[in-house]
Amino acid sequence: MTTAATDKRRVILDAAVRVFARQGFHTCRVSDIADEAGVAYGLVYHYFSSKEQILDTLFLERWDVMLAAIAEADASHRAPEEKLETIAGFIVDSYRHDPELMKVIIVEVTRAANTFGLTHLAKIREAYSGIAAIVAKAQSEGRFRSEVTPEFAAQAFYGSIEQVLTGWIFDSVDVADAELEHAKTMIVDTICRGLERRGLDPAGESA
Amino acid sequence: MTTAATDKRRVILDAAVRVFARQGFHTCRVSDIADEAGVAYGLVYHYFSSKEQILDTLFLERWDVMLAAIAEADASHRAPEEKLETIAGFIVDSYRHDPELMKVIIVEVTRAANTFGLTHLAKIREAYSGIAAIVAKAQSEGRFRSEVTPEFAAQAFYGSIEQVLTGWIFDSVDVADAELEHAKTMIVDTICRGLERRGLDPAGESA
DNA sequence: TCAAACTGACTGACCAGTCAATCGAGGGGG
DNA sequence: CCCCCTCGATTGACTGGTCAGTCAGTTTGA
Repeated sequence: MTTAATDKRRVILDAAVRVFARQGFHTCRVSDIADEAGVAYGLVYHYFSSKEQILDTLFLERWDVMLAAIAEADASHRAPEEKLETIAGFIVDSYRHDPELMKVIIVEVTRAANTFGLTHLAKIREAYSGIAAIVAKAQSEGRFRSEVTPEFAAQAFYGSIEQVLTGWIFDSVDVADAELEHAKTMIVDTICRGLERRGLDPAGESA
Repeated sequence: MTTAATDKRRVILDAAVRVFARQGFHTCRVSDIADEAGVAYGLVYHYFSSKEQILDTLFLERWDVMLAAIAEADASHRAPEEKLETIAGFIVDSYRHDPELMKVIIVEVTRAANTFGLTHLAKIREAYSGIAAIVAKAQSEGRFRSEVTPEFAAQAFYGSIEQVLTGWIFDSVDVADAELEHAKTMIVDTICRGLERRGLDPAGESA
């Protein structure tokens, strides 16, 4: 039956997340993944053509969901601050839901300028452009000031979030839910204030 | 003479920067470094005890300079915005001066949450704390608002810069000097606006 | 003459990916 | 109802290649 087969594939992927998170992509052995999955070494190669393709799959699975979230936020007819809040929320919630997967994506793909990152450069940039598009629209509507280029704003926004996540990743302790929520607010608050035109105080929400 | 010896050590370190930047730490061979330096394989082990120790040395050399720059900025009696501008300037200038070294430090150390990054976690955090201290002082003086924790502010600030650098690192093209300067201004401008209390417009400098 | 700088062939360990063999579920024929 | 066949799922020993680090020697310069 296809279900059982699909399950094993999934089991391997989930095991890979744990192993990559724990030991790092370059440092771990394929046999570690097989052991973690409780599966024979060879089976890994039945479902994936290489160690790299496993990381590939994990990254694309998640990143495509994020691109969809960004596109959806952009398409909505809400204030730019709210759009950015949705995106920040999505990323923070991704961390809450599966911190190990986020660790792998950030450490092994997003930030790996050599080897692996290059393969997915286009995908990663798609996310920046999506965010930049939201900023550009806000600028043309006069809500955000124009001294800052949308591309830069997108990088500052995404970079802040990724850095905060990285901080959590480095800490070995779990992060409390309240802290996750607070971080989300602080990120959006700080960056939006930095981007907004002065004399414009849209909602007056101060946490 | 010690000079010649020191020179070869330096030659190896400089070659390592180029090789790590081009191929990545995990992917390159020690023989690549020796070849790039125009030196016999064994000589690398005459000066360094392992491949890792080379990366180690490169990171610490540069990071200690940065920590000094942060401490100096903090100690100066200038406005917090100017302190942060000094730091952002230092980092951007580090990139201008040696993009390959910055690539190596960012990609292989700062962002490598596993293996290597852990070794230097304390050093890396020292930088965040230094920045956080500047923010905390600005808050207690009433210049920055207190809703944002200094630790978060430091991460947002540093994360924005690192992300912009990463963008340059990924682009293969050289970045124009004007763009470097503009980026510096945008980073400091955006983040400081995000952190300042409203109704306070210290210098009115808009680029 | 001595020590430090320097050389590069060699070794031992490691590991990604292969492959021949086994298992087991479904189905068709007797 | 049972047996056997087929084919995908599964197994894990094995191979071929790679490379970090060693070491016994050679050169250099004071």
